[in-house]
Amino acid sequence: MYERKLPIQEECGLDLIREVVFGKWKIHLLYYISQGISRPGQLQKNIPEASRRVLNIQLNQLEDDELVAKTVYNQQPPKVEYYLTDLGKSIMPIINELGQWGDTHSEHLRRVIKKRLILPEA
Amino acid sequence: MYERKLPIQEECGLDLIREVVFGKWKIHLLYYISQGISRPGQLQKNIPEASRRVLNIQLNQLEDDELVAKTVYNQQPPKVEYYLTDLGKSIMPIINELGQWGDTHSEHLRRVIKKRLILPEA
DNA sequence: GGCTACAGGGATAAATTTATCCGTATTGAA
DNA sequence: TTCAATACGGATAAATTTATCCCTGTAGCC
Repeated sequence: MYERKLPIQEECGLDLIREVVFGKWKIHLLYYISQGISRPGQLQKNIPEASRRVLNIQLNQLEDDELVAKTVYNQQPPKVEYYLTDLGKSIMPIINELGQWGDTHSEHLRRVIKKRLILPEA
Repeated sequence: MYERKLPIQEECGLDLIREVVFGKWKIHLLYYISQGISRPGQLQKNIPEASRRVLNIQLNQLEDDELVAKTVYNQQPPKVEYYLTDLGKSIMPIINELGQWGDTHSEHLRRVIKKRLILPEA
């Protein structure tokens, strides 16, 4: 994979959680899996902005970190189903709150995010 | 600053919140500010692993996104105090839960994180 | 003058994460 | 036989984020 050069911070709870859920699509993946969208293809359809490749990478990381696990059916064509581990389930209430907070404040958030795109006038 | 080339996702609440709090030190900054650690120098002492520069950058971003605001005292040597806006305050319960979740599962999390450092045996 | 405390930001390199492109494998259906 | 469906991962480029280094400015103290 990738050989780290900088130390990983793991002092406090905030460091630790950042390590496992701060990826571009990780909270989305956890959310959809918690909603019963379990197969890779379905997850991809639900997150069309993400490439197949990145989703696979982030699913693997979630699996390495034991937030999700999968069942690989031994058949052709392949069939795989992801599900949340107990640890993964335990974090869902918080991720749901994050999503709700974002929805609740979506107007404000879209406004401040748009400002980033405005180039300073010449 | 930096001129973006890729579009910013802002479909759902999870996209939006990611944009404003997924920085290496943002949740830490929000946490300490919520605890009354308001001056830049104090924040730096509380997050010694982070460089002065990055903290400034991330504080500016939090300010741009209106999660924090600051009072600049017109005096020498300079004095600045950050505080949470209403929007910033509204997110603290969730950030506190994230920290608690990380603390609660710290043993597990440290274990899985350490696995990342193990180089495959020759 | 030189040093400290305080806060801030430019410039650039390095690290890390994502994006893109392409190739593998198997079964069944057209 | 060629194509679709299903899932996986290598290799490399590009984008983005962080790390590093260094400089500015002021008031007071020695």
